[in-house]
Amino acid sequence: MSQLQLTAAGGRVNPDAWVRTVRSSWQNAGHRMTEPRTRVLERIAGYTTPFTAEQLYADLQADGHAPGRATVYRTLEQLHTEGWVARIHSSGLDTGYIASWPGHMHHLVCTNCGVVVAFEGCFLGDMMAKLASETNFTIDGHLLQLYGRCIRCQRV
Amino acid sequence: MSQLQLTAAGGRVNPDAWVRTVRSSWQNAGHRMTEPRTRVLERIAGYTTPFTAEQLYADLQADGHAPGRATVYRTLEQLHTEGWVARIHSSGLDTGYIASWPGHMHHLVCTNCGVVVAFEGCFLGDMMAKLASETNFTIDGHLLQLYGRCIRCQRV
DNA sequence: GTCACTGCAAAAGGTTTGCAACGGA
DNA sequence: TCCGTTGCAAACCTTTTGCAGTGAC
Repeated sequence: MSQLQLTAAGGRVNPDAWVRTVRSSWQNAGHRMTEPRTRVLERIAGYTTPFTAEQLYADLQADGHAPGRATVYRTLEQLHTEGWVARIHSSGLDTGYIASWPGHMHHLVCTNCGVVVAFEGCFLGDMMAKLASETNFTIDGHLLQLYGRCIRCQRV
Repeated sequence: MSQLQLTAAGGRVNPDAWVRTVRSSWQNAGHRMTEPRTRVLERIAGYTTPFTAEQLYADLQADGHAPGRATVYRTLEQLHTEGWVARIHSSGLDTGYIASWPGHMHHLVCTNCGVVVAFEGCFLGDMMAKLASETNFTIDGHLLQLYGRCIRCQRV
């Protein structure tokens, strides 16, 4: 059974650390770190709740000097592919994105205010073994997202 | 810890039973059972792998006498709202729908051929309790989907 | 200097909506 | 008969694409 572990800062990505890490990771991967991409990164790091591509573009426009729509979409897709943003399939909210870390990551979403807590590790090992033997599948990935209410929204 | 349990027929929905159950459920709910809806239901019951709304519409057209696009979308949405079809967020495949049963249901998807096995029950109880106490969230729902290869696709 | 990246504008999809006609219960 | 449902076509919204120009390394 693996450990359950919140990421630093109570499950929220640290904006500066995230931007810094993505930048260096991209440069190591041979991608170019351009102005428009930097603006997209910094905007994404600022969200505490899931955002859509269109909302990201609109917010960048509001900031002034927005990258083109295509750049926003292309950057977002690349970030998602490499695991730097996770897709959130919330029942109530529109499905959106949130800054994250690559690897085995899950999310707990407040269905009232949208706040997201990321955590690593889950207790699915036993279940997957049992399922695999009953279905004759080999299991090699999973999507797990939890929904509830954060402490602030429980009062409402 | 709850039981892990495949639904009847190895996790696959029985087409006839599913259509029959949806029909009566809808009529009990005061909805009208029309010809176009029947065609949509029967087509959905025939899929063994996830389908998109547009694909469903195209297949109905190929069958001849297709309901209008709007009817297909509206029916599909209603089925999803009431839990009769589940959304599948597969990593490789396009996200799609699959016939299901309302309630607490999870899906195991073959990432090669798309075959879906549904199962009830999961081992998330402990984890949710721990997470809830660490984050001060109340947790009241979750999305769990597993990905792997069915026995047939393991050989490929 | 190269070639990845950008931005525009157009195209492509997918989904929703308004509204008059239709048809289950 | 009544009112939920349908179908069409247009509107809408999001995402993708082509391509000439730009700028990071």
